[in-house]
Amino acid sequence: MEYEDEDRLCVTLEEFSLATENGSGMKRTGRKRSYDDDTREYKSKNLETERRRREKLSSRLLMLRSIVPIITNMNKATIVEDAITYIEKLQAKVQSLSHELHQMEATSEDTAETKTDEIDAAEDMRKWGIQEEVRVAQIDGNKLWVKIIIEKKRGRFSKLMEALNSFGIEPIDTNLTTTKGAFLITSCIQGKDGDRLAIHQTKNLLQDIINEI
Amino acid sequence: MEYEDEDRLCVTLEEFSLATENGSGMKRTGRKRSYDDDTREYKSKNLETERRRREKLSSRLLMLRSIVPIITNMNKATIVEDAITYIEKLQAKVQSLSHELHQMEATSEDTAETKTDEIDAAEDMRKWGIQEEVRVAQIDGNKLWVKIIIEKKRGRFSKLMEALNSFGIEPIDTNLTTTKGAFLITSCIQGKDGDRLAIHQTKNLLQDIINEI
DNA sequence: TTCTACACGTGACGC
DNA sequence: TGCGTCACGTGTAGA
Repeated sequence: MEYEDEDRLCVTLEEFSLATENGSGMKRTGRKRSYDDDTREYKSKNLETERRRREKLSSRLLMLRSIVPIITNMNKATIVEDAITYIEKLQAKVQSLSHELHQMEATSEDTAETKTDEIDAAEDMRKWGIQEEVRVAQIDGNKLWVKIIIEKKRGRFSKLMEALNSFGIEPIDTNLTTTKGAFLITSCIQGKDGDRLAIHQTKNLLQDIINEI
Repeated sequence: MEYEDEDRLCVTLEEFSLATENGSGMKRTGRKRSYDDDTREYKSKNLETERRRREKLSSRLLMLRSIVPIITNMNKATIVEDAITYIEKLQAKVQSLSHELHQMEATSEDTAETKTDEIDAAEDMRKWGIQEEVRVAQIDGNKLWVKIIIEKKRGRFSKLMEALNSFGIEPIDTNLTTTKGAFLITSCIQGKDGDRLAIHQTKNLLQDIINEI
């Protein structure tokens, strides 16, 4: 006789535990298949497959619930619902942040007009024979004098100041003059806490900054 | 193992139809079926409820799939899986953007030393009798002369320049002097494309900017 | 055919 | 008690 042990096993696993828990006794279905006699208990072939599928889905839902911070209910449907709202919130936040960041970066972006301005600026500089220039000299123990001549671009001065600040360089006295398609910037700078600034390193830093803005 | 074979747990579709057909499909119910005679066929009271529940879950899963951009498969499990990865991606992106933005804003952040510097600056200003001041005057048709005296804070000048640029105000000639805990800024400004700047509005704008930086 | 994914109706369990 | 949710095994449709 074929006692379907594996059949009983796979089916019973939870039922058995449940039965053992509540002591309600084993209850099992007789198979009512087209070929079915009273003693015959057989299962469909996809029983295990279906069980795996269910388990998989449940597991994924559990994972989903685990990464969604706000949970209103433990229901499967509500898990998905919360995930949906959370995704929407995340999307909105990403868009907002991205927009904000873009706005922040675009405070001195190049527009088409700016482009033409730049062309005009470069042309002006060439016409007037103005060369870009970065000079750094020592004033006293912890102050440097800086002279910068660069092509005029919109927002470039702002970016330069920002970069200086980010590198811990504090402008004490600064002068900007715009003329003939060029920025002439002279500044007296010092370190963040009065630290001494090395001349050559500062000059290189300035040139790096200028090349990037 | 004691399993009652006579107990019928699974009364499925075909049994149902069978029962409706001939009425003899039901064999007998030993224990679970409290109310079940041979001729009656309906039993599941929660049939419609369960159907709604399933429909709800399926619908939510469909919605979830609709808002997740990358879909590898149409399976329910894969839908949830893709949603999970998408959420993780979104979370990472939010964190990255937030960090980047914070970094960008923190280029001129207040540290403890800065705080004391600010205190010293305010104290200095009070000691020397320097008042904050914003003055705007007309130079010619499209240029304004601006004089600003504000408390010295790290990065404040940079922020001011940035704000001006973001509002389409172009500094032509600018002078910054740091003394006695204060920034003295004088600047000749004009509109982005040579547009005329209204005096009062510009002054209000400047004061708003200063209050925020 | 077999394989895969799904919807179905049902009993069990918790509140 | 009833209502809501779940896992179960099965039939079935598409590839």
